[in-house]
Amino acid sequence: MVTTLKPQLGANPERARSHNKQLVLRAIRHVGTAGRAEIARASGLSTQAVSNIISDLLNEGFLVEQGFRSAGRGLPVQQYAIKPDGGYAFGVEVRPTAVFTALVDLVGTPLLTHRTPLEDAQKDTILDTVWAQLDDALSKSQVSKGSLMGAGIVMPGPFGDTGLTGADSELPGWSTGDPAESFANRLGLSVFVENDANAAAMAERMNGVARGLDDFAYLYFGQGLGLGLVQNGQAVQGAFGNAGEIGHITVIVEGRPVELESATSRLSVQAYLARQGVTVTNMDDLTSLYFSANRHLLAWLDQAAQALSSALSIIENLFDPQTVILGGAMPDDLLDHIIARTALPERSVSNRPDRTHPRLMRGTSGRMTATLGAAALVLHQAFTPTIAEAR
Amino acid sequence: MVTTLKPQLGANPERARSHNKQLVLRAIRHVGTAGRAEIARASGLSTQAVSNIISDLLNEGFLVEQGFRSAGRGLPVQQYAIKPDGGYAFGVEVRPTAVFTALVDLVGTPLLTHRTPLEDAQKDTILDTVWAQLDDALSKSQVSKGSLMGAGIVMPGPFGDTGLTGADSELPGWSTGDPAESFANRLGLSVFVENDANAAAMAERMNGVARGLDDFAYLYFGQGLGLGLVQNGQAVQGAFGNAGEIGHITVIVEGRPVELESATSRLSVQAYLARQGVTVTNMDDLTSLYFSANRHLLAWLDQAAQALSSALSIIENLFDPQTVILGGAMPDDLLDHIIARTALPERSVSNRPDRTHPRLMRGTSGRMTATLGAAALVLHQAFTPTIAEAR
DNA sequence: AGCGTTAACTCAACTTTCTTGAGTGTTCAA
DNA sequence: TTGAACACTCAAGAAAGTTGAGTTAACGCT
Repeated sequence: MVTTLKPQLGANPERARSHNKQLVLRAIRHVGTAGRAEIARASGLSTQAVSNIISDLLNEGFLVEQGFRSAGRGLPVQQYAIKPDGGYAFGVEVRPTAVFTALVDLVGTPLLTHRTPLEDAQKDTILDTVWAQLDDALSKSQVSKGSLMGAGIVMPGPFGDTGLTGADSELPGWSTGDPAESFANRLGLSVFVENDANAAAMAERMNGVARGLDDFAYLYFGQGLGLGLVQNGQAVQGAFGNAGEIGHITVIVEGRPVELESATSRLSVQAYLARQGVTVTNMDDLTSLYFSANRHLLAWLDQAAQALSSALSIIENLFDPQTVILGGAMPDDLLDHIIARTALPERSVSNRPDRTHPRLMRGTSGRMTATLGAAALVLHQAFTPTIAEAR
Repeated sequence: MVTTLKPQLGANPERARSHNKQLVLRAIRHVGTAGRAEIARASGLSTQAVSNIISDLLNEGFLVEQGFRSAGRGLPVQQYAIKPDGGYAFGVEVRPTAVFTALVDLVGTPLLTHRTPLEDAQKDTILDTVWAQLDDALSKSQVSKGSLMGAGIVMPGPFGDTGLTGADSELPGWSTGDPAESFANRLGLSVFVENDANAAAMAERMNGVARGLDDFAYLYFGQGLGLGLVQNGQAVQGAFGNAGEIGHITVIVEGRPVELESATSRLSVQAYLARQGVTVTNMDDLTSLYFSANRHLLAWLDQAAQALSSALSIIENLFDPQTVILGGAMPDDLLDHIIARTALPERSVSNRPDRTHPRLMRGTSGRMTATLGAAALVLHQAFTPTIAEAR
């Protein structure tokens, strides 16, 4: 049995500089705007080193000066902030019937988003579509390809041939070869591939309710139900990239064991309502039903909350997160309703009196959540020090 | 809401060297014995840099030369290996009724182990006992305190005031203040605190069946049942150090939901057998019962295997590990029996045809597993590069 | 209003560590 | 026998960080 040692970077001056640059960017990003001495204290570097690095970053266009701020005694502090147009990231979400794309700037603001229906879900069709959308987005937004820092791709898992293969969310033609490599070659960009839940989680950490959190979980309502896990600031991918397949575990609803995904997911609510003779085709339908207090929908929400309570117990006790976020392709109002109705398990390590965050909170919702999350993967990478990088 | 940025080290020449030293040690440890060019390739450093670092490490007594080996063309390669007496680690496991201690050398070989009964479980009693045992171990083994690299402490969780507080495994007096700090001050050593399952997992990774694995899970049979998670080579602790409390989740046994820990743990088997009028006080009793094919024990094993199958489904789907290891304070034969009887869930991301490791395997068992694991925490730290350290 | 204290920042010299390229010695294979 | 392959060392050079002295600006006490 051969195990290979994960290549880990030895430090040399050049890599140290790159590492420190990202450390500085990360420190500035965390507080929005900062002065040099402040950054030096946060990073354990000398002010001189930080000065040199900042001068580099200014030249490279990643930072802007934000004027002086006098805080107490001493010289007024020149403030620096991330320059929004210092770089861009392309986010892609691949679905069997459509491709969603988004172009976001360095601080995470989307410049444009797009949905492209797919004729078929063949690998080449998808690659061509994404390429065309990238081209289109760049020309429409007047962004040069050189300032694109990479592309994040969200694809339905699980990856490879597993016991869950055969699920309906699958795409043909991707089981062989590394999807990241295919996209990287086709697009000529660095590519990061993740599942929808992890991407949404990273987006939430970059710009949403999980800002500054290093350990949290994200329950993503997609076609099924996915779990995004952030441990120590990094998305947990598992050994083969399939971590977070929470939809297939068994939970107890009304005393009976059911598959979690069959109780809480977009397919689940559609199927449930269909059995009651109610047809919904999109999220707006759901919202209308909700505001008309449709009793079938309310019943579904109740059983979903029950299932979620079981899932919450498992997530909390296994990962001890700072919080669990609920989000994804489900209307805000429904998410809020579910959150209000979900019983917070008493027998949980998360049931502590000194909490600073709610145990369950709502994240970004809507159809583009995962797509913007895909772009966030690129930004996250740009702000993460590289020496001894986690992965 | 204030979130503090985790202090992360900026790279400077000194830290770079320390980082690279640990990288070199880690590379050598991984293959047992290695030459300089080989290490250079593995680390991305120049051979010159590796030469310099190795010369340092030789002087500091961490490495020994292992003679030349000619492998194909070129100069015969001077081989280097970790010097066992280059450093030592002290492992401590704290239980309400006893303290277990072990002194191990740099390659993980235990020099001596000891069990000290506790008069009471007061904090000071424990600190004094550990201190006395450390002193005793050092003098008996003729190891100088200077070559002690630190102490690993295993304590029963959960830490802090949580929804699981009130469980019987608890120690009084530790809820206030950082246990690691208390031990560090009392012992005058670097201290690493972990739960039993994570410690056992790290031991397995250093010297056991998980050698070279970076993503795996460890189910630890202790008083209760704990889950150790290794993600990307690091133990997952969760936001508040309480990750892995798997014992309190609900699983299905014979169609009925039960708390996992009540179906599989040392307390569980004792209670089960007691209900049948069979008394067991230690692991040898269990082994005898097993070899006399006691039908009550066999029945318990069967329901434990059922519970474990549910747990396995959850662990695999949430975490996608390379393997799941079963170990702890339970006899080998019983663990093997359980493993043989545990149904491997079909609907699992781990159910893949291209596996290199079994889905479920037995790890180190016995009463000292966690104690040696505690010592392994120190060794792990010594072989882990420090810049941008995960935690 | 004056002046010492505090703090941020720059400049220049110095230090550490890594890399590069030339050179040496050993082994294998044509 | 000779040349290619490989491991390693030596010496020079480059990159990046640190240190300490000096400058500037604001605060706050007298």
